[in-house]
Amino acid sequence: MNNYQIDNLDKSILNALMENARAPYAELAKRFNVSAGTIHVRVEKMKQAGIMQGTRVTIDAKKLGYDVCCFIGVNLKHARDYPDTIEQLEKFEEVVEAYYTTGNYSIFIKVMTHSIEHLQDVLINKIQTIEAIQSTETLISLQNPIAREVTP
Amino acid sequence: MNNYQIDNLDKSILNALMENARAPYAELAKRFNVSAGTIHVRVEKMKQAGIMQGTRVTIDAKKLGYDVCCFIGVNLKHARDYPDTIEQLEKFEEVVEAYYTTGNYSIFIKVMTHSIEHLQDVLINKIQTIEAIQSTETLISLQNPIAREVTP
DNA sequence: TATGAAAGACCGCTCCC
DNA sequence: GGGAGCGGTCTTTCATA
Repeated sequence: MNNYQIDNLDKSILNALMENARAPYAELAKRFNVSAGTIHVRVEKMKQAGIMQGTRVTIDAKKLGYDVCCFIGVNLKHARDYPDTIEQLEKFEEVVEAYYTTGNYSIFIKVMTHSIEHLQDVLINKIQTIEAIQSTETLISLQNPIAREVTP
Repeated sequence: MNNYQIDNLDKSILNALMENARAPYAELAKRFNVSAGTIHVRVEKMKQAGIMQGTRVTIDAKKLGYDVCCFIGVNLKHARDYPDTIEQLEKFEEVVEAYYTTGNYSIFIKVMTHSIEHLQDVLINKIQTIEAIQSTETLISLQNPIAREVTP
């Protein structure tokens, strides 16, 4: 289950499905010169191994009115408050990612909001109400020129 | 094409497909008490409007040997070097995301590597060889407790 | 053990109501 | 927006190397 060593065919399939999860197996089969059955077997194996976790549609956040993307570095009063703080942050739907980091900040989060006013609201009325947080530092993202995944 | 106002049904469909892009339309239809044809029409509309951009399989980077995730704040010597720098960063497959930001850093990137040694290699032999970069600051991510998308 | 070919079930797409 | 038929895709099974 855990350590399935993937070969070149698996990598090719992964790459293709990372671009389009609904690509027909028959098409991949033709492209990689194997049969559709083989594609199916490989996909199932990678699912079993946990390499492929699932399929998601990617949405354009801007089209849904989320115009502002920013990162916020969070400093905690005490490191032990970390689990509680994550639990609280998770309740705010604007917080889409959180990382526990070494370096300048204790927690590093990615926040999506509809506007700068909305961001202010989230900062003041949501994030900074969390007791354990000592200070925050905001980095507003103006552009996102690179957005991809790791290459298998 | 641009400003398609989504309703509650659209939101429900989006939410479902964000969790599983291969969910059968018939199943969604049953769940939301509409017909499969309606699901199809809505999905097509949202595709046309650019709200749904595509489908991706989500992969477990750790299972592919990418154990180290980190963020690197990059400072440029001159702001005008931004486009060139992005172009160069894009060539390094370890750089999976890049943001042009206001605040402490000019560019903020997310980097995935196989190990700390690999990260060092990327930093020294790839990123810091870019002329326009004045300094970098690394935040290593130890955990990623929140990872989701915006709620429609 | 892994692959290839074919049959069956399922799903998505389209037309008409 | 709902329902039915067609075409395509996925899945399974069996034979093979």
